[in-house]
Amino acid sequence: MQVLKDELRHRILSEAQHLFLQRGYARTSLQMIADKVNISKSNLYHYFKSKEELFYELTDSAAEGLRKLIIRLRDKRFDPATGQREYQVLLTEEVLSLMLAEKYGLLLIMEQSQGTRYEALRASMIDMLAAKIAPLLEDEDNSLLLAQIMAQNLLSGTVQILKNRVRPREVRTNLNRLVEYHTKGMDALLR
Amino acid sequence: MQVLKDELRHRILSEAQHLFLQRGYARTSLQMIADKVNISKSNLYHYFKSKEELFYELTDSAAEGLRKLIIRLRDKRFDPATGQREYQVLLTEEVLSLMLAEKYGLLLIMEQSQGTRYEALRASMIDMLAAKIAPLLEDEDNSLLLAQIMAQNLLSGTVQILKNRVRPREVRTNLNRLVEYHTKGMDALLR
Amino acid sequence: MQVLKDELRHRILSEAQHLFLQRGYARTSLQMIADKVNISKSNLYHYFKSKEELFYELTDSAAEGLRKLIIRLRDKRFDPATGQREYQVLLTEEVLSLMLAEKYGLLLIMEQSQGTRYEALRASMIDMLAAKIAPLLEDEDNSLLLAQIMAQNLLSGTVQILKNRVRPREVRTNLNRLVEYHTKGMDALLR
Amino acid sequence: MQVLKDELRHRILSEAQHLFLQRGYARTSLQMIADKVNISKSNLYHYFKSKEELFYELTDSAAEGLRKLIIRLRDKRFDPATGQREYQVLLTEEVLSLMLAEKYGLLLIMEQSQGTRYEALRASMIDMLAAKIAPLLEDEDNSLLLAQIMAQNLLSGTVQILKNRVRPREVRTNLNRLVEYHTKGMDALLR
DNA sequence: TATGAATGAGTGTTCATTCAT
DNA sequence: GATGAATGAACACTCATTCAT
Repeated sequence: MQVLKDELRHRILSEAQHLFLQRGYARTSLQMIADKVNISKSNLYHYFKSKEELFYELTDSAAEGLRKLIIRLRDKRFDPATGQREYQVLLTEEVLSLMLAEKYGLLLIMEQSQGTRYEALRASMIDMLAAKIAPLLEDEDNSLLLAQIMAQNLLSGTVQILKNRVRPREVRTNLNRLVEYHTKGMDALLR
Repeated sequence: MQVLKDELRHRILSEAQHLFLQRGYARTSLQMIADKVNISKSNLYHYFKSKEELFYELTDSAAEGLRKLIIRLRDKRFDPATGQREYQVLLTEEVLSLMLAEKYGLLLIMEQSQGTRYEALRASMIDMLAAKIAPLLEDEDNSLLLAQIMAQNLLSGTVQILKNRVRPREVRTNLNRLVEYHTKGMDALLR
Repeated sequence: MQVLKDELRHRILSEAQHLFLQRGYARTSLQMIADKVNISKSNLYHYFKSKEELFYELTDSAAEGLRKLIIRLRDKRFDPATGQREYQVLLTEEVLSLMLAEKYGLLLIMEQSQGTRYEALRASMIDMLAAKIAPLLEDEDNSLLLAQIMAQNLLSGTVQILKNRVRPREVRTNLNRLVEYHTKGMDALLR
Repeated sequence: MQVLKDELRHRILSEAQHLFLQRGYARTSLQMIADKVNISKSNLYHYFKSKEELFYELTDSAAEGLRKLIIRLRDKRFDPATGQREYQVLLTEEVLSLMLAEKYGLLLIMEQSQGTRYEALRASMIDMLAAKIAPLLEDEDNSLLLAQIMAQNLLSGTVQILKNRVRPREVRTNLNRLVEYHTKGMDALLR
């Protein structure tokens, strides 16, 4: 029974994931999920205590990984000029492993979490990254803005790569190229 | 009386704009707008014939400008190596004037138009840009993906600059730096 | 001013009449009427204290005429066999003059009064007529039903003629034929 | 449970039928129906997916029967002088069985379907009948009008009989008498 | 475990009516 | 006399959630 229950639980999670990814949290109704799984709407409540909980089940561990990554990133020096190698390893390897492990959770958080507790996470991720990048730019009024843009670009580029269904090898390659792209771009703005 | 009506009309537009920008079209209810303006929900219908019309009032002219810009961009050559100057002028000057004139309309279209007739406009803008960029990259499997990422970055960077309230001068400077950033980044990926 | 006021009043009545005739009472909104007359919706309330009053203004005198006719009909003997001549004169001449005088009022009452105090008038007219006709039929269970049908047919035939825009002469002719039709039909059911 | 659901479903249909018959489709609200059945308005949507669907559940099969009857009537000759026997059988027997099977559905379609897809069915039924009758009348200006009246009378007489709760035997008798009434009446107008 | 039944709060929208000027 | 502004009640419909079995 436990097996059956678990299996159904996973099917619910799986179908919910698809729908949330396609339509977003708010525009996906429990009825749609129930229909996909071919169970009754009310039965969903035996597995998840609310629509939000169901969403968090799909995203909590990714969110946790994200928070840890954020903390690690905060502590590391981040200097594309001197520590570029380390930075690149950090960004490719650490991010890569999170991405591979939490692909869909990350996508949900980053793109489809409007209406949930994670809707601000993307923004705060960007803010953190921007805070890292800003000091590297010339100290002027708009360095924060440009840092913000770079952070966002980095993030949304990563998400874009994530969306593209490819083998880990290719993900790594693309991620490397993305980082290269951005570091070179950044270099152009730095004297 | 006309003055009063106009003033209220503007207040409605203004509050609706805020809410749409914060929460998106779908998740903003007429009740919320009415409450902010402190009028009855039904009174909104004296000023706008539907929720959609209210949104379009805030976005139509920006959408029109966007469409014209897309057409002009399609016709121009886009080669960062040789025609970089022309491209940069086009991207900074033309985009700039649209951005300055239609700031919030563009933001709404680009970020909060889900559920309206403009919800696909951002994606088609990105596709068009990507189609311009892709041929410049080496012909390999992932060039389309990378082009897509660059296009998106370019666009969201622009939007980001837009969000930042600054004087036209600074917008121009930032836009230029953004373009420089991306062209240099792109160069790094090209042999 | 009084003249102007009267003229506008008549224009309102006229446009309301058209709309009520076309669409019925319930499906005609005050906005539609105001638009046709080219005045504001609220101005209607200076001429008529409610939508219902406006309708009654268009129908009261027809309703009054109808009531009087009903009373006169009640008192007259109604025997197609012997008093056919008298009956026919009554039905053609009296009904005719009411019809000619109150054409649109009668049409409104008979066909478009749902939602007003006259919505039952058509039914009670039919009942009265049926009460006249029933005794002439054989005394059996269904004579009331047949009388009801005849009454209704007589009435709706009359309304149909009324709808047809023709000169009084033709109305009289058609009315006569209708009566002939029904008396002959009735004869067939009587010994 | 299924029993309960079915029972409630029937109660909803029954109360809706009563209200639709009394007030018509447009003037009957879901709230009225819910109140009569003593359930919440939203619960109605567990049984019928819209107000229209609820109405069609009460009328679809009658409408289907009506359409088939119309087709059969179109093909038959309709000549009261010579083919009266056949015509009478058709009108009494075929109409009779439809009437007995679809009493309330027919009433709804014929009298209370404004605002639904069946609102034109009565008029087209009358037109069809009138087109049958008109050629039999003398060729003059008003023959179409008279034919229209006869068709309408025939139809509303039938509906009237339908409204009267009686045994099939009596319905047949009444229908026969109605037909006799109209054919004799018509004869009087034909030279 | 599973479900059908049920609901309350909320959605955008319409409309007759009232009010202030 | 005329109008624009405003509103409350009602409309059909949706949805997350609860309850009884």
